[in-house]
Amino acid sequence: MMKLYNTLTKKKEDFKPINENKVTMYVCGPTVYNYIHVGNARPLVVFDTLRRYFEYKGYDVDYLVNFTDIDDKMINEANAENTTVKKVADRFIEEYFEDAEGLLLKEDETNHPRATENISEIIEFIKKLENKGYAYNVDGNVYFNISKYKDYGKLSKKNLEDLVSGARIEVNSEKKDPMDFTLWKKEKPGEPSWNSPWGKGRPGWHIECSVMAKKYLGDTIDIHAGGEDLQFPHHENEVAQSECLTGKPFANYWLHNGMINVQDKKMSKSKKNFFTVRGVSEEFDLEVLRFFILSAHYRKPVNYSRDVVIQSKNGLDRLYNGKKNIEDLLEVCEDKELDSDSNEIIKSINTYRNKFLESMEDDINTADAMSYLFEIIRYSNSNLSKKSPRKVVEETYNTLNELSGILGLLSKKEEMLDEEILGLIEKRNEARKNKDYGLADKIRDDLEAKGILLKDTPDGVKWRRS
RNA sequence: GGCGGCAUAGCCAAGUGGUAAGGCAGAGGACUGCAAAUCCUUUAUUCCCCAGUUCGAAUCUGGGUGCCGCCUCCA
Repeated sequence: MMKLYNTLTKKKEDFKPINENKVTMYVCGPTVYNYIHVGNARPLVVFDTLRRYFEYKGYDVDYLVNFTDIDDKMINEANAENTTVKKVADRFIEEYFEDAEGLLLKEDETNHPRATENISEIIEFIKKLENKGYAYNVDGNVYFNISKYKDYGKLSKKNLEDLVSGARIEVNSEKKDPMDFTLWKKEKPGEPSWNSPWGKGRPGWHIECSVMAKKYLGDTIDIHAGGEDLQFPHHENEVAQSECLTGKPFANYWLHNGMINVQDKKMSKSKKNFFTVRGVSEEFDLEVLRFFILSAHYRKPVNYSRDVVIQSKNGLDRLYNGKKNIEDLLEVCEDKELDSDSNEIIKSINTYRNKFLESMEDDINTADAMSYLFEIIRYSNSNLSKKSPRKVVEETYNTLNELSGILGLLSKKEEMLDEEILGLIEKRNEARKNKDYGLADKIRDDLEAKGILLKDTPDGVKWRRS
C-alpha cells in the first residue's frame, strides 16, 4: 500500500483515491509574469513524478497545473513592459512550455487552465459564498469572513489568536476581521477588470484554485499539492472557500514540497537569489536539473548551487553510460539457453526492481529509489557480458527503462552520426591499423572539438557526445 | 513573539530501535599505441553536543547549540 505524508494530518497515510482507478491531482502552478526559476521547478518535477508513478501503477490520472495570469505581479510586469497583462501571460506561458519540455514534464496530458478563462465560474462561486453568508461586499470589494468557518487554520495548524497577534498592522479597516481575505478586488484605474454583481473588478488570488479544482476535478479532489510556502495563507484559504461552499472535504491529501535554497536561504524572486530554469539550460541539459531535484526527498529543503548541478550531471552521465553499455551488449549477445548464472542475474535484477518500488511506495522516496538505478548499472557492468544470453540482457535493459521511466529519466535517445563523421571514424581506424598515430590522434581531436568523444575498446570504437 | 522543520564523510544524500544505501570528488587497479573515456575496487567504529530509556539508538525521551521555513507576495 502506498504511503503519502499528508500535511493535513501530519502523518504518512495509506493512499486511497476516491474512485478506485482514478486519481485527481491539483498542483499550484506559476504566476506567469516571468521565467520560472529552479524553486518553481521543484513541485513541477516532483509531482510530475508522482503522477508518472500513479500511471505506472495503472491509475488514470487527472492532472492539473494552473496558470495564475491575473494579479498584482502580472499588472506590474505589464506596466513595466508597457504592454497588456494578456500579452505578458501569453508570452511566459509559452516560455513555460519550453522549460517544461526540458524538464521532461508530461505536458501533453496536463490540464493548464488559466484564471482569466474562468472568470464567470469565479463570480458564480463568490456569489454562492455570499448567499450562504460566508462573504460580504464592502463597496465593490468582496471578502471572505473567516469567523464563519470554525475549522480555519486546520491545514496550517494555526489558530486565529496567534495569527491575529502576529499579523502586521492592518491598514484596511473595511474588513470585519483582520484575517479576512479578498475574494473580489474592486477595479483600479488602468487595471484589467471584469463585470460582476459587485461592480467592475478582478478576482483575488486564492479563489481561482478553489474554482478550477471544483470545475475540472470535482468537489473533493484526491491530492492537492504545492510548495510548503503556500500552505498559509493560500491553501488554508482554498480549504475555507471550498468547504464552506460545498460542505464537503476539499482535498483528501495535501502534499507540500520543501524549498530550494541558495546558501541556506529560500530561493525567491523577491530575495533576488534565484536562478531561472532557462538560465540553467544554457549550461546544462535540463534533465540534469530533474535528476538534481529527484536526488533529494521532496519534503526536505535542499541547497542549489552550480556545484551540486555538476555533481548531478556526472551522476546522470554514469546512468546513461551504463544504459549505453547494456545497449551495446544487446547488439552482440546471442540467443542462448538460460543457465544458473542467468537465473541468478534475473533474480537480482528483480530484487532491485522491488526495492525501487518499495521506496516509491514510501512517500515517493525518489532519492532512495534512484540508488537502485545505480545498483542495477553497477550490477550489470559486473555481471553481464557479450556471452550473456540475450534474454538476460533484455531483462536488465527493460527493467532499467521501466524504472527510470517512472522518474522520467534516461529517455533521451542516442542520435545517429552522420555519414561524414562515420567516414572520419573509419579513416581513423585505418590510420591506427597502419600505426599512423599522428593522423589517428588528429582525427580524434577534430571530432572531440565537434563534441564527439571516441573510446577504443576491445570490441571496437565507441563514441558518445561530450 | 506564535507555529513548524532540519542537523549523517571533502561535497550531495537515503536511512524512525538491530549494528551506516547511493552519487560526486579523491585513491588504487583493469583496458589502451598513448590518451581520454569507460569499467572494477576502495573511502564514516560513526550520524551537532550532553544526559536518559533499552540487551541494543543516527533512529525514542529530556536539555543544549546551530540553521531554516511560515505568520506579508512567494513553488
